[in-house]
Amino acid sequence: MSNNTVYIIVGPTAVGKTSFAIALAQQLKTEIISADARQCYAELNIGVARPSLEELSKVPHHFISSHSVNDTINAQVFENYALAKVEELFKTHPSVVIVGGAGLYIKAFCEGLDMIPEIDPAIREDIIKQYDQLGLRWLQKEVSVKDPLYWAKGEQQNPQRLMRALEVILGTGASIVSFQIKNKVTRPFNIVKIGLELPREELYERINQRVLTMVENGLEQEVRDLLPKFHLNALQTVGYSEWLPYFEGIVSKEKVIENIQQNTRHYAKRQMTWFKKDPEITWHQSDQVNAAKIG
RNA sequence: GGUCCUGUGGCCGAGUGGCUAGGCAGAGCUCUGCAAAAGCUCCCACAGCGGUUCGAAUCCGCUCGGGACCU
Repeated sequence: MSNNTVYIIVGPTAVGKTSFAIALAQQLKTEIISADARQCYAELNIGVARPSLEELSKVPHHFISSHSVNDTINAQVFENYALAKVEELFKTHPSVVIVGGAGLYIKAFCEGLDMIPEIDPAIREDIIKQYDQLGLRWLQKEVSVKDPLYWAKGEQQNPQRLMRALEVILGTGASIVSFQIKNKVTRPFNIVKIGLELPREELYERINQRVLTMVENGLEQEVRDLLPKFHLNALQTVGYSEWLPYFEGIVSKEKVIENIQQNTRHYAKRQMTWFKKDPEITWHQSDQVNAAKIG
């Protein structure tokens, strides 16, 4: 075990992670790796609340605007990226800051993922196509017949999990369950997890306000420009998908704004549920933390 | 003052005598490759009082609150 340390800052969206991370990185004279599943896409700007250019100029950031919406990004990709980057930074810095709200990405980084062979993308595409046409019933039937092991344990109503199970059994011939050993790896560096929180009402207020600001800053135009990319997973994002019915004349712009605020609140709530159960996190009130005391 | 309509949970909204409507909001939760994703659970209301009835959100009466029209 080295003396190197990764400080991981987590918390719900809009809680104030960015500014705290920058203060901490400056304090530690190091760089920041973002653990955000959307800010890594260069094409997504206003809607993903990326740090401002001014903020980015204060501390070098990684996994920010580093990929294209055409790229396949997932927890595995992040794990590899972040591990490599951390090792690289450790050569010249004793500590690194990771900040983000993607719980699964952070978990993958800290504990690793079980080795599951890569699945031919054609298999996934085919499954998605069939699911779109034939629906959940079909998917449930496929999984129950082809992977009874997963079917017995898995979430039978969750199409995403079912599709994942199906692609693994079709791609490898073995049940996804047989790969899930849930072995936690131990990283060769220290990990310190810091959680930022705010009273629920205050957080929701900040979210509502931030969405309004995004719209003022031209979110609508950004989304219009990305319309040709809407079939990509990267665009399946709060702040983007809500505009479609407005462009089709079905709902008002006010309704779009409300929906974005609503979905962002839901998202924040899910993040809190996720992070709350991690006993390694030390929690701080976002408006009271002091980077100097942490570092 | 009179006539008629109306009153369902935080909001919308179905239900005209017996069975949990439903949706939204809110809360709780799940989580190993789409995670800003996907899914699960909870929230048992019928304005009030009295009556009819084996049984009323549902029928009747009164009171209260909305609304429309008439004078």
